[in-house]
This record gives sequence, structure tokens and C-alpha cells, in this order.
Amino acid sequence: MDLSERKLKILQAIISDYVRSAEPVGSRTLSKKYDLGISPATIRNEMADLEEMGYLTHPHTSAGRVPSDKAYRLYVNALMEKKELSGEEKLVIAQRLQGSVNEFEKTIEHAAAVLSEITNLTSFAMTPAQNNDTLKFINLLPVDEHTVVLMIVAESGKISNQALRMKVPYTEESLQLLAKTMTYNYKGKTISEALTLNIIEDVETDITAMSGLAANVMPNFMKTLEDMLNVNLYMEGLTNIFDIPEYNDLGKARSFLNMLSQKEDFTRKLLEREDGIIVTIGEENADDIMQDCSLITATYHVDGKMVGKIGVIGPTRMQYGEVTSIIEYLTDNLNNVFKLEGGGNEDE
Amino acid sequence: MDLSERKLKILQAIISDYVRSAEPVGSRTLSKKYDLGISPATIRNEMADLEEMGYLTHPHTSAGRVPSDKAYRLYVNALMEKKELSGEEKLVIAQRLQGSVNEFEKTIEHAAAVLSEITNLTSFAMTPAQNNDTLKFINLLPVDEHTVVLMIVAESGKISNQALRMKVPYTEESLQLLAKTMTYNYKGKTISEALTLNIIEDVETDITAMSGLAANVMPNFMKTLEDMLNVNLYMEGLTNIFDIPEYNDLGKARSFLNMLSQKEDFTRKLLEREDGIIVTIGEENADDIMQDCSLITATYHVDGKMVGKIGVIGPTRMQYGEVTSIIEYLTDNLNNVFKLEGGGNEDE
DNA sequence: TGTTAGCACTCATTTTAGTGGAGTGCTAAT
DNA sequence: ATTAGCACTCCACTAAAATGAGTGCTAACA
Repeated sequence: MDLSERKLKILQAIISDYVRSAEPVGSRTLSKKYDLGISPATIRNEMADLEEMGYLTHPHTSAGRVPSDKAYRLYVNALMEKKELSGEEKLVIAQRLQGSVNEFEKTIEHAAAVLSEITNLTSFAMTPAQNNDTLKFINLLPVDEHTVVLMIVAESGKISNQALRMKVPYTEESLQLLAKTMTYNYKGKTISEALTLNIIEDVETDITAMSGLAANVMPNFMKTLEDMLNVNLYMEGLTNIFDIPEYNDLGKARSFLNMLSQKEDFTRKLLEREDGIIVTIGEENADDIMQDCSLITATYHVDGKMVGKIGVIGPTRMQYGEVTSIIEYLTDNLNNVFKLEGGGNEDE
Repeated sequence: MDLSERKLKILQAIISDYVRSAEPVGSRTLSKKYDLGISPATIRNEMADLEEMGYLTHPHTSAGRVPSDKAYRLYVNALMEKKELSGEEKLVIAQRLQGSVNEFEKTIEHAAAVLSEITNLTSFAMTPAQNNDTLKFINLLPVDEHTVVLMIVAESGKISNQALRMKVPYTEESLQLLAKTMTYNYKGKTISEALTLNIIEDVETDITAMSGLAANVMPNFMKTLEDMLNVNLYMEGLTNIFDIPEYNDLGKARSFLNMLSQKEDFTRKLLEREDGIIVTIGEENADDIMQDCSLITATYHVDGKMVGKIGVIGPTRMQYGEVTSIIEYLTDNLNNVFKLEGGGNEDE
């Protein structure tokens, strides 16, 4: 059986009504509210066909129809229309991202916040995985007698540092020498590569005099590297799920929130997703707990290079058109902010 | 009317039973489970007295008694007993805090996590407000042609930095000069003091040659200071709320989670609280939404000085004795960790 | 042949009524 | 002062009945 023009129209009407109301939609309602020019009876016949084809389901015999995941998929692929954001929305987005220029993490956090506010869904934003970022140089700065600051600078401009308490006395020269040696060895390596590389023996044989120093510094160096690799995940609008009828049930709400509070797991899931705007609907999500959620993620870029993810999670019954438009607009904005300003300081 | 020995015993029994079961407790149950040596009828008389005195309430005529906030207050002040933690609990706490030595923020986060795990409540931990922390020195490090790293080191050992994109060319000498001037001006000042102090004119008149440089650096310096002042709030075990019968209601659970997701507000509330272990019960909390919550906070110290807060929030029906003991043990441990090691690196 | 009106049927939801039981408060006896 | 006994209250639970939205089918219609 083929999807006639009329069937598509009906399907679209059902989806848009259901997305709004969260109630199964019946033939009578449909014929009254949308002028399809056909009677409820005819609609019923078409709906029966659509159900047979897997686009609709029936909670029970005497209820209206509900779109299936397959219907949403069709909708997203073919039926849905991009929606131009309102001036106000654009303004809000621009302002929120503007206000926090210069503070990378804050900008990402604000992006998540504004996304959640506009969509009324739960949103999240992940800071870039610095996998491809390479090290630029390493510095060791004396602070006082037994404190030294370890500073690691990456090509991307990202900087990490850590105060080290020294167990052995040190001289400024030996510090500089060690820093140089480390820079020499690690420069150009990605963080992950650096993590697998152990130069401590080399250093120690090279310069036996500083073996104590290196033993003191290296473990902390490794830890800091790990830290740099770590992505941060921000979430906003967690309590928005309470507004969603589908989650008007303690058990469901609970497992939803539970899943999201497993940040590591969730981050991993996000990392696995392809780039660009990706929509996964209900059962398309591998995860059990997400069987009746849809996940929309998008990729943003920093300085043209790679990147972080941002998106929303909500019930499959979601305003796909609006939400994807918003996310698209938002990532465009993020890309711009991070391209032009990339850690610069042109304000004030 | 006075609180006789017997009334106290009965009250204690009611509280301990209710804390466990969350069900109103009746006279019969009480006389059966706790051997008070008196009959249900006598207990009923005493309960009537206790109710008149405001220690008990009645959900409805034919239900058992429930302790009032006043009863919990009495319990916390006079009746409750400290509980020695089990060896296992101590071990878990020690391990979790140990594993993250060196990473201040991580340690705080872990402390919150372990607290929530052991108590099965929602926990939170605030990093210290660095109000009293004074600046030690400021450094400007050349990275490349148009990038400079601004590094601020505080007495406490806390370090902040930021990459600056320079709009004007600079020399290494001018950088060092500016850094020295800044250090000279800001050293010994607290962060809040530093924020109110504008040295830009001084610098510019002092050394006209570097005016462009200073104008480039100072705004970012201020921003970074603000950042250092910011406290961070970690929360764990948010979904534990669902295990609590009192919150077996979407509306309540929602407003609870909502309140906690207003992190700024919540942080402010925490900052207002006195130091030491503070318990506020139900209506003692100013906040509307917290009328049926109890909040327990404690203060931990870094290097003997100031201070963060850590604690739990849960229903008024809470195991006050156990929880305060745990928090006390935990803060003792935190104090130790931060005293002995203060950013040190003695692991591995 | 596609469309529509009519009607019996289904089934979740809501309403109503009924019952059980935990617990109290009072009274009278000990 | 304590306790046993008993009537009374009121929530919690269950079963039964009413409601009503919506379907599927059949037969009439254009």
C-alpha cells in the first residue's frame, strides 16, 4: 500500500494534534478541527490503513490514534518544516551568549540554559573533547620554597594548571630544565598520546640529578592531562519533564532523572553520536530507558575545528520542527561566537 | 504541664518509630513494640497531653500520632544520640576522599557524593568562598605573538588563569613590568578588595609606554578575580527524593527539585547559615518550599582557615542522630585532608 | 467505487456505594 | 493513677455502576 497524498495529510494532522495535546486523536476531532474535506468515517478508514502500515497505534480499542515512532521518523524526514525563530527568541539567544564571551565554559552553560528555556525541554551541552588538541608547551613556575605551579598549554589555547607541593628541595634551574625536557618530549602530541607516553625513565637517565624532581612532577602532570581530556556536561531544565504528561508518573520521572544524573554514561552516549544535527526517536535509541524519549543533538565548532555537542531530550511527542530550528540557530551562533572571539578580550 | 520522664520516653519511641516507618504511630503498636510497661490506654492519655503541648499532631481523628517540628527540635537538642559510624562507612569515606587528593574541587564533589550514598538523602557541598583569601602574585606569560596567559596566584594556593588575545603587540619586558606592577599593587589584598581597586590610571601614568597593554589586560584580570570569588555548588543524590514517602507526589517532588536547581538561590541560603553543624527543621526554615524539609549543614576548613559548607537536605522525618554523626565525621576528615595536604602531591 | 451515516460494541475513566480496620476518646472499674 | 471495654470516626480499599469517547462494520448513497 502506498502513502497517498491524503494519508500524509491525515498523518500530519494527527501528529500535530497529538504533539500539542498529548491525547490520542479521534476521527471526529480530526474532521472538525482540520478541514480535510472528508467525513470522520472516511478518516477512520484511512487511519485503519495507516495503522496497518505501522504509522499509528491504538492504546486500546476505543481510544483515538497515536503516532508511532515510525510516523515521527517520517515526519522528521519528510513532513516537518523548519520554523523561523521569532525576533524575541533570536534576541534572547544572542544576549545570553554575548554576556559570557571570554568564558568558554560559561558560554556553553548559558547555551544549554537558553535552549532549555526556549524549548521547555531538558537540555544539555558538552564542552569539546580535546582529543585532537596537541600540547604546545609545559611550564614549571616556582611559587615558594615548597610549592611549584605546573602549567600545561595546548595548541587550542586551553590551559590547565596545578599547584604541586614539592617533597624535595628544588632550584629554579632544575625546574626550567625539567620543563624544557617535558616540552621537548610532549610538544605536538595529542593529550591521549601524551597519556600513553612515559618519559620518566628517559628524563632520569638523561639528567640523574633531577630524578627526585621528575618523580615528584610527573604523576601530577599525568593527572592534569587526564583532567584536560575530560569533557564537562552541563544540564538545564531537568524539572521540565514534570510538565510532560508522559512523565506524570513517579516511576518514569524517576528513571528519567536517574539516567541523566549518570553523567558519565550520558556523556559517553553523546560522544558516540555522529556530527551534525541528529535526531533519534524512541526505539531508535539503544538505551532501554530512552525508549520513549527523543534525543536531538547538534555539533558546534570552536575556531572552525572540532567540537562539542549540544541538544535536548524529551518525549517522542516533541515539536521536532521548532526544536531543530532552534538548535540549528543556536549552534550557528555558538560557532560564530567561538570563531570570532576564541578566548579573546574585545569587550569593555 | 511538664515533660515527665515517661512522656519523654514515649515521645522518643514515637519519633524513632515514625522516622523508620513514615506511618503515624498508634498507642497499641507503641506498647507492643517498645516495652514501656504501660498499657495503650495510658499511652493514649500521655499522647493527648503531648499533643496539647504541641509535640504531636494528628493527621485525622482515627490515625496515630506524628511528631511535630517542635518534637524533632527537642529530639535534636536533647534526646538524640550520636552514633559511631561502622568500620565500613569510615572506610568508604576515607577512600573516596583519598582518591581525589590534589584536586580540590573533585574532593569536594566526592565528599558530597559519599555523603549522599551513606545517608540516602540529597547532599550538597559548597567550595569555600575565598573572601579572605589574599593575592600572592600575578604573572603574565607570553604564549605566542598575540596570546598571553594571565595567571593569578592566591595565598591559599588557589590559582586561576586565562588566555588573553592581545590586540596590540607586546614585548616580554613590558609584560614582566606590568605583572610586577600589578603584583606590587595587589599583593596582600583580598579578592574583594582587589575588585574595588582600580590601578589602571596609576599604571598608565607610571609607565605611559604600556598603556595599551594594561588596558588590554586589566578588564580580564577583573573578570578572572570575579571568577575566583565564585563558589561552586555540587549536588548529589537528587533522585533519592523519590524514595521518600513524603515526596511520593509529583507536585512535591517537583517543587523540591525545582528549588534545588536554583543553585544561586540555594547557595545564598547556605552562605547565610552560621558555621558549625546547624540543623534547621521544617518551619524553622524561612523558605516556603522547605517547610517540610530539614536542612543540616556543617562547615569545613581549608588549611585551618575559611571555609566551605557541606550538608544534606531531606524530609523532617530524618535520622538526625545518624546523619549528624556522619556529617561530623566527614567534615573532620575533610579538614584533615585539606590541612595536611593542601594541594600537595604525596600519592603514588 | 469511493464516501458517508448509522449503530452496536469496546474499554478506560469516573462516580458511587460499601466494607474493613486502625486508632481514638470516653467511661467505668480496678 | 491505670486499665479494660466500647462506641465512634474516618481513611483506604474494593466492587459495581455509570459515562463517554471512539472504533469497526454495514448498508445506503452519489
